[in-house]
Amino acid sequence: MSEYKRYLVTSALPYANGPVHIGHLAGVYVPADIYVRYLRMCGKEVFFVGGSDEHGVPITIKARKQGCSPQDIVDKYHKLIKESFEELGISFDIYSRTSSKIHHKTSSEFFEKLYKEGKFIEKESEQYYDEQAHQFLADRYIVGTCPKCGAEGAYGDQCEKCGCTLSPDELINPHSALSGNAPIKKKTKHWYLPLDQYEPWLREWILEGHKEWKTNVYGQCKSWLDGGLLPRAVSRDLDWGVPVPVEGAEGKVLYVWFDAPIGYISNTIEARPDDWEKWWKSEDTKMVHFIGKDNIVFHCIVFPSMLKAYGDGYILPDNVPANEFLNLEGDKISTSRNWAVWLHEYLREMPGKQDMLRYVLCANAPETKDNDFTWKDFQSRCNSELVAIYGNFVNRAIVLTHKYFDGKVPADAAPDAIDRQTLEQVGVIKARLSDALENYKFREAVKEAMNLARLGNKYLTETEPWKVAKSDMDRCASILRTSLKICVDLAIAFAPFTPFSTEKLLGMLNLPKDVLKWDNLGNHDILTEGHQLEKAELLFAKVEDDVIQAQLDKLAATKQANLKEAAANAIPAPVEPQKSECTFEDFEKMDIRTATVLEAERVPKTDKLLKLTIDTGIDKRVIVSGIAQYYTPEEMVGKQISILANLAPRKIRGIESKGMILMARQSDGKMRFITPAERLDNGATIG
RNA sequence: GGCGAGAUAGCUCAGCUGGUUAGAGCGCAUGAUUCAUAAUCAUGAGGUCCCCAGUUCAAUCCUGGGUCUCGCUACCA
Repeated sequence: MSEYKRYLVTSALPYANGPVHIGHLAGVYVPADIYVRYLRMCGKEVFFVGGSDEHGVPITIKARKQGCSPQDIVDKYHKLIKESFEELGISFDIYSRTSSKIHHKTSSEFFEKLYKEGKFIEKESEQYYDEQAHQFLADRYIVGTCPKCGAEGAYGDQCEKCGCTLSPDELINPHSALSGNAPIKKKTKHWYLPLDQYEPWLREWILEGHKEWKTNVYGQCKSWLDGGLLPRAVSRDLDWGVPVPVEGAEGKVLYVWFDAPIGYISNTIEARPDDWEKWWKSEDTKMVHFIGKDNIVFHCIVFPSMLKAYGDGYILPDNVPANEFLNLEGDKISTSRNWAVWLHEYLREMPGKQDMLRYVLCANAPETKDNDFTWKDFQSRCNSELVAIYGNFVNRAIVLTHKYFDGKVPADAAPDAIDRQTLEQVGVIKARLSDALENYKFREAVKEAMNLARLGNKYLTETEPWKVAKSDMDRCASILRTSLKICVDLAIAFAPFTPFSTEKLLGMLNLPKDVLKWDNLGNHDILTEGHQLEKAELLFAKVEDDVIQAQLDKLAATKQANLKEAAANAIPAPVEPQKSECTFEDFEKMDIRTATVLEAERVPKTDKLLKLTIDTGIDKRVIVSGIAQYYTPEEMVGKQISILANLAPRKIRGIESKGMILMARQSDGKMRFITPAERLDNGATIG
């Protein structure tokens, strides 16, 4: 790590439409903070960037729902997030926001330079448009009934009730979230970053140059690159965000995934207006992105391509140690289901326990696979590790020193081999600890720190100073001196993980903060003879059962509430409202007939499509239908069904589909085809 | 459907470029100890390394197939 002069560490910008929860912390902020605290203790020049991501469609929707402006929403959550990070001791050098003036200027200029240099391609496409609101509609702005679970208010990209991904065309009764009208399709122009042009370079840079990246990160990148990259839109039709700085682009803003990573740059500029460039444009700066696994493609493919396109000396990340996800009590953490431990609530309900959360989230961080957070495990780790091993050892050493030496650091009056051997172990642990931290193995690192406390407990048990004190005060002095040395080591070793406790411990040891240098870990000359210790107090308070029970009850209540809500939504089984009137002529246009399925097969590489060969009475033809989730090919063969015969043909997945199978769809998503009550000739007209 | 990651002790997780007895912490059992927040220390019990087939002298690890979980992504007139 010596080749780099300074470290630029970024942590994913939390989205300012809600508070931060333990999943965010375990995946991103706790590891990032441990890393930077360690680097700073090593005397490295470090800049740790954070900030809120405040643009994008979901924020505008939330604002609309609550009847306030998007700015109100982001102001609220930015403040909440920023303050709770601070209280947890996440030591950002800056925590700013993408609605800042500086960010608008920076990202706008970034876009403009790429635009002027012809790095984008312009494309027209058809998007949904609300004629009344005079606005294009993002997928999120199209609302309807989920075809799968029947929930009202599903978005055009996703149903939040059942979590399935959707497209606007799938929604039952789609309507604009703005006016409530059915949207129409309209042409619009957007700018695309041609990622395909960067593919060979990305391939070389990641697949050849960064084989050391975590397997999940490397694998995900390889998957994208092997699949072939496509140009990616970097603008959107929206009125909230950074306006596209191009003439004729009124009503268009930068796509949130284009502007958010530039936020790392903007925030650096905000904090270091004079020397920000040395952080972003020097080869001797090491940049590390801490993110969750859902962000890999943006930080490994898109953002590097943007920086590469911009040129001008911008450096690329040296590593992107993305974590997997944290579950809560066996279930996926979910904002919409309120299934989470929210940081601001934790801080309020468990005051003074910041380090416990930091410790547990680090010790059980989802570094290689999704992990589970349970309150019982939280309690167990706090009580049997932090309290019983670390806290207890410190307490033993300091209490004994007060008891036998009035709290003054005794002389090393009668040293023994075991003292030396024990202290030598500190060096071994330190080496392993440093190595783990430098390789982003924080879970292993915190375990090594705890081993230091185990070492201390074992030493005390073996040397038994409380017995020795009865016969040999000199020897007792040496034992306690050695124990106190280990206490100093513990304060240093745990500083990146549990900074609040380290501060408390330093207070007990009556030492200034500047001993917190990594070099001092294993430097056993810090405590001098006669140095007066402060009174011992408990480093960690035990986590009692009732506190844990309260949290479990809270989650149980959430689960109950969710069930109730689901039941409430399910019972009314809303029926589609009647469509607007149509004329007999309209109806006459439709050629609806009976037909029989001759052959049926799955369309390869799709989930929902069946390719059906049918006998319409008129001819034999192929219809592709999205019913594979409701019928198997075997079930379809031989069945008589109803079809719309004169629907304009359309190619689906390369197969020409001539007509449509008529399906009855219930509001809970259940679908069945329509069969005449008794078998008729094929081609019988329906009407 | 495609791709990526994962499945190892009662629980939470490490590990293995293939090589006698597969690891840690917690929990459990037994013993020691009483300076300490009933904390600590020692010892021990606990495993079909998801399933099936193959390669190999040898497979938890490699190959193929399957099951389950998570993520990315496609399609669905």
